[in-house]
Amino acid sequence: MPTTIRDVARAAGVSVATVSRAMNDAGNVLPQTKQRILDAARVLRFTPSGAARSLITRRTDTIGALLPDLHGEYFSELIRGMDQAARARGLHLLVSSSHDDADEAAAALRAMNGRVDGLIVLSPHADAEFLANNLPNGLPAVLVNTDVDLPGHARFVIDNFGGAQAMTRHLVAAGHERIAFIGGPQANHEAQERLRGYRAGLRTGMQEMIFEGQFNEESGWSAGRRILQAEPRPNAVFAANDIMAIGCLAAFNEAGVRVPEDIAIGGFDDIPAARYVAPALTTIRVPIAALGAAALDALVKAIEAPKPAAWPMSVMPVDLLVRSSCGTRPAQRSVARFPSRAT
Amino acid sequence: MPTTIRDVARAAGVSVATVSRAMNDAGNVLPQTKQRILDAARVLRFTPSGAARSLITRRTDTIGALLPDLHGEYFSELIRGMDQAARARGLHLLVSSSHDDADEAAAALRAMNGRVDGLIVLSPHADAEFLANNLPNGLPAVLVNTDVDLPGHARFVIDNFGGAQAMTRHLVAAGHERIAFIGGPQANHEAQERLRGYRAGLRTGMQEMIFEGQFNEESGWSAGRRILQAEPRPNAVFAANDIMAIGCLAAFNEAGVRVPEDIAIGGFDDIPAARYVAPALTTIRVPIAALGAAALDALVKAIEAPKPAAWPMSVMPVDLLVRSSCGTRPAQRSVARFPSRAT
DNA sequence: GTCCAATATGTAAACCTTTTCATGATGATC
DNA sequence: GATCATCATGAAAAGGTTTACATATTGGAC
Repeated sequence: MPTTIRDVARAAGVSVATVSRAMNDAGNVLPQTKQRILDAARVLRFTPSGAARSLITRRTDTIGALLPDLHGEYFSELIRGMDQAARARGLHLLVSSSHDDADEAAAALRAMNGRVDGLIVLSPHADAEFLANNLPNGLPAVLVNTDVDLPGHARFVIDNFGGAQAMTRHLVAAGHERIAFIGGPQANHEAQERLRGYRAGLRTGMQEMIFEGQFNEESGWSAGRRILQAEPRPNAVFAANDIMAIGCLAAFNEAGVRVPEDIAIGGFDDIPAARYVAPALTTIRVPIAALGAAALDALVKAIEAPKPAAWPMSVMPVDLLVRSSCGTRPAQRSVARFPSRAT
Repeated sequence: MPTTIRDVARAAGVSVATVSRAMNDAGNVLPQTKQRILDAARVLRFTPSGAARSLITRRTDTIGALLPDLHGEYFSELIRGMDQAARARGLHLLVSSSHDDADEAAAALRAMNGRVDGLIVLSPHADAEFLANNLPNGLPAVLVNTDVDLPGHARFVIDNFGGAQAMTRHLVAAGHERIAFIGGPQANHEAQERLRGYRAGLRTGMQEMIFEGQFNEESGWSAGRRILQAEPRPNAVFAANDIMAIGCLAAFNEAGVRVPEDIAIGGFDDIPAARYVAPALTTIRVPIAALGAAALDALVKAIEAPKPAAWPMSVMPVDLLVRSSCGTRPAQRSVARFPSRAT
């Protein structure tokens, strides 16, 4: 029994059309009439039903985001970026996260239809076939961090390959001979790209040493233990993301192995915690928030201009961020300096 | 021009009513008819419009969350908790964040009407009058971390007072004579409660030493600088949240002041980074995700059973988490041990 | 005084779905 | 073979808003 536009119309002694015009500053409404309507609306605590409104206007002013089950910091940064861009345009954000399962992701995707003006899809399960089948018909969408190339949809990816290659080369240049790699989940596209970058960054003749990981702290820790037992022991570790690097660092600390003196470590992502660990983590900075914002901006463009000529793929560049954990800078046993500069 | 139920009906040679029944497994539909309909729906990539559907069913299966401009980690934890609880019930989450401004928050609140089944409001600007004026009529809502007591709405708060008191007492018990407090924004209710707890935790006769802060890293850092210049210098600092404690720690590190040997530090919130700084931060663990989940659960109850007898206020208990930064444990210059136990 | 333009307001259709009620068909029961 | 219950399907209303179109009013211009 929420208040409807009818109630307001009755209270103000006008038709619903006039109420609608008064509330939306549209058309011609006599000032005194308008005032009467606005007063009535306030007294009755009337707020128009979003459902009814978007049914007729075909606009929801809402952007949907389909997210996988993300590790905390990455997730929050991405949302922050999208939220910021959305807010600048007066849009809302409908998030649907934690979809590790394809069926569930499909259901979420379908549930979005008619509730959002466009979709940002960031799901490792979203292969081309899945999207072709489940993307609601005619709903603009932008794909993030995926290798599927779906005609009609813009795409944003991180330069995972380039970043991983840069990190590996940096470790090589620092003189490390045996560089281990802690990988991510097999099926994950980003993990694959980072692995490819690692391989490309090794000098010819160098042996690749790959340890399995799951992009979480615990798997980084256990990979760290296995690395310490490896024979010959690696003298540098490149973890495919920061949180695994941090887990690995913990394993080394517990074992009394010094970083970077005994073994160097590099990560990927530049999550906030990377600055805080001791030694501070050398990593690849990924503009996650910027990625979210850029995806949202592109989506808004797609919504406004249904069919531009090209549907480009944008590669977001990444930066190598050298801190103390890789041994090419004086070790610095403290949290990062403040104000925090780019290092 | 998205596909509608009419298109499917035409393609399958039935009425829209039958299509609706077939799609929702409701009523009686001949198996072969149903199959024909489902096939047609798949071919046409039909997904029902959420707007139209919720207009008639009066359900959106969506929970709205009005959030202030939160510091990253707190924000992400809260969303995570709400999302988890929402997902368990097949609900979506419409987040509207970054509302530092009352007008903006009001607009967001109104925009939610008809798009959500209920509202979780977590806004420092939401005083009683504001809510009474802007909460859409008849929309269930749950208030989080606020002191306003709005009849008809359940409320969840963190035990800010108790936690701050416990931390202060811990520092007192550790033998620190001069305990400084870095506060949060004046208008923030949580900041006020933590200040109150600090005062209550001091031993009678102890002088309170209050430094201003803004709940962000930079203000913690500058408060740290001011603390070092204070005469006499405090021998312990209690920052009203972790991120300020971390900023303060950085200031001390830069100045060559050792923690905890020269000065002890305690924080509040237990954000992930608290484990990673060196020395690891003694803090108050706040069940943020649990808070979000509990609020959502209560909201769902309120939606299902419109008018129960009581609208309780639930106080979420907090825990003192002693790590190395306060000097009552052997300093441990490493990241936290793994697997991460409660310490 | 008539006619017209401009302005304010009302009527009703449209958006897309679910759901109630009605209708028609089928098969069982006596 | 008539009567009924059961079942599948269709027609139409309802939900709350916006908007195209129609109507009523006003004030000028002639």
